[in-house]
Amino acid sequence: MTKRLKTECTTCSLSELCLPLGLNENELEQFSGIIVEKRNFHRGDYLFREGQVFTNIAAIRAGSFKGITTDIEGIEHVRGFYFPGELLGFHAIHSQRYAISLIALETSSVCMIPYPELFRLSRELPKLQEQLFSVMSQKLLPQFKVDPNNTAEQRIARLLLNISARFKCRGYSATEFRLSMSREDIGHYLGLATETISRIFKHLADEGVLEVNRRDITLKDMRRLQILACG
Amino acid sequence: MTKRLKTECTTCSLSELCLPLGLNENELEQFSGIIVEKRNFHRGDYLFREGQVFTNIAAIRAGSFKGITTDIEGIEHVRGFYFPGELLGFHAIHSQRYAISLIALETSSVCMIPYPELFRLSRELPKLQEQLFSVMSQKLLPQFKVDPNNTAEQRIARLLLNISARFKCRGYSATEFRLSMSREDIGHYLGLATETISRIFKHLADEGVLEVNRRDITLKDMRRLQILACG
DNA sequence: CGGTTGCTTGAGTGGGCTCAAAGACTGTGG
DNA sequence: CCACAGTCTTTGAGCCCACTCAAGCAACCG
Repeated sequence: MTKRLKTECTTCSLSELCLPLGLNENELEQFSGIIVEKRNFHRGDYLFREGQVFTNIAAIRAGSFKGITTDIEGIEHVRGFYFPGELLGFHAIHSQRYAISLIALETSSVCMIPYPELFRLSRELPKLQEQLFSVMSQKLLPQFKVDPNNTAEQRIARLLLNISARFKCRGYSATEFRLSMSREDIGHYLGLATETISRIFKHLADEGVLEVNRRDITLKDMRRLQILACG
Repeated sequence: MTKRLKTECTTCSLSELCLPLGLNENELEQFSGIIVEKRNFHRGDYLFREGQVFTNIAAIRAGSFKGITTDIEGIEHVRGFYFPGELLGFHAIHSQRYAISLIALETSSVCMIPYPELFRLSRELPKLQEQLFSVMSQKLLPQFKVDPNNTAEQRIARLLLNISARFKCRGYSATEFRLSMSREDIGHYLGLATETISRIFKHLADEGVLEVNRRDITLKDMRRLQILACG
């Protein structure tokens, strides 16, 4: 499933979204030295599992993942969707175990950063320590919050805008994209039935706000979508 | 509103829940040296405001706070309730501005820890750096998540159990406590109408799960409450 | 092809909301 | 000590959004 390669942060188009932000050339090389690239995650593969011992911070290079937890009754809860440039695993530093499982939604690749070495290096490179605090701090304000007061339409509009914005800042189209997750995943994430997702997509398409063909989405009227998102 | 005092972490009963965890006597003294105690927050006083420039991490010594954000339409959203021993403000390291407002729910006191000095000291004391990473990491798994799939009763049962557990680990009673927040705050937090909170409390009291007299709660049957929380 | 999985559509139900009003507690000033 | 206003909480009636259950449809794949 995995292949180890020398990773070159210097040539990575995502380095500005990632931990190397702010490091000079020499520091970047030291940082590059500790990371390992793993390739070839396919749909359904686990990046790590809930309960597994914490070893690495993971940085998504390509593809996408969903984060899930499984409750006492064995019901799967979708906690989030993750895209290139996003860092995963910081939540496990305290308990030394991952609290969520991460599952590839499509063919994906990831940089694995061994935490002990990251921690050691952060003591040597003040810039890296600063960036670590900054990145963790950023993660404390959830970029997307499912608000139970919002209607189904508002939740879906907000999710689409959120995903659109995240694609945009990675250099992809903000208006045309393929959703790598199923209607069921979206439903579990937003706290809605899959039927409701379908109905709202159809309704938004009827209103001319977007076009939808199974997982392919084209946003036609961002303005309206933003208005719908607010309510 | 505030009074500055020399603070003594060595004699603080909450130091095991707080940043000094793991520091030796000498390190603890250095840490104590950078913090400032502010007193006399009264109900409705702001600890800090959304948008305000980030200066301090705050540690609650006594009392309680609610965290709120205000959306574009001026509607207040309750983001959480905070109790003694809890650390607030880490989310602002990245943006250098607080993203939530914190409002005292009752007479409260707080230790203010200037971030620049905390950051500097963490470079000198590896144990402190480790504890900072650990504390921030811990905050990344929300201790309480409002799940829109849960019914009103489940949400309320879960909140009561969460508050009970937090009181317990601070040495207070797990079964008898006063809720410092209003029904409206609870409603906003859980995504329920205040009327629903009232009705569910009454229902739980009728069933013998708890006793409720306005803000005073006595949990009579924790087992049942746990069952109700799961559904 | 048939089997499997994921998506869409329809009909009926119910939990929690809204609207409305009454009741309980708190603080203030006479 | 009481009267009064203001705030918070409780209770009731009716309604609507999203759920559940059920079935049909579309895509994918051996």
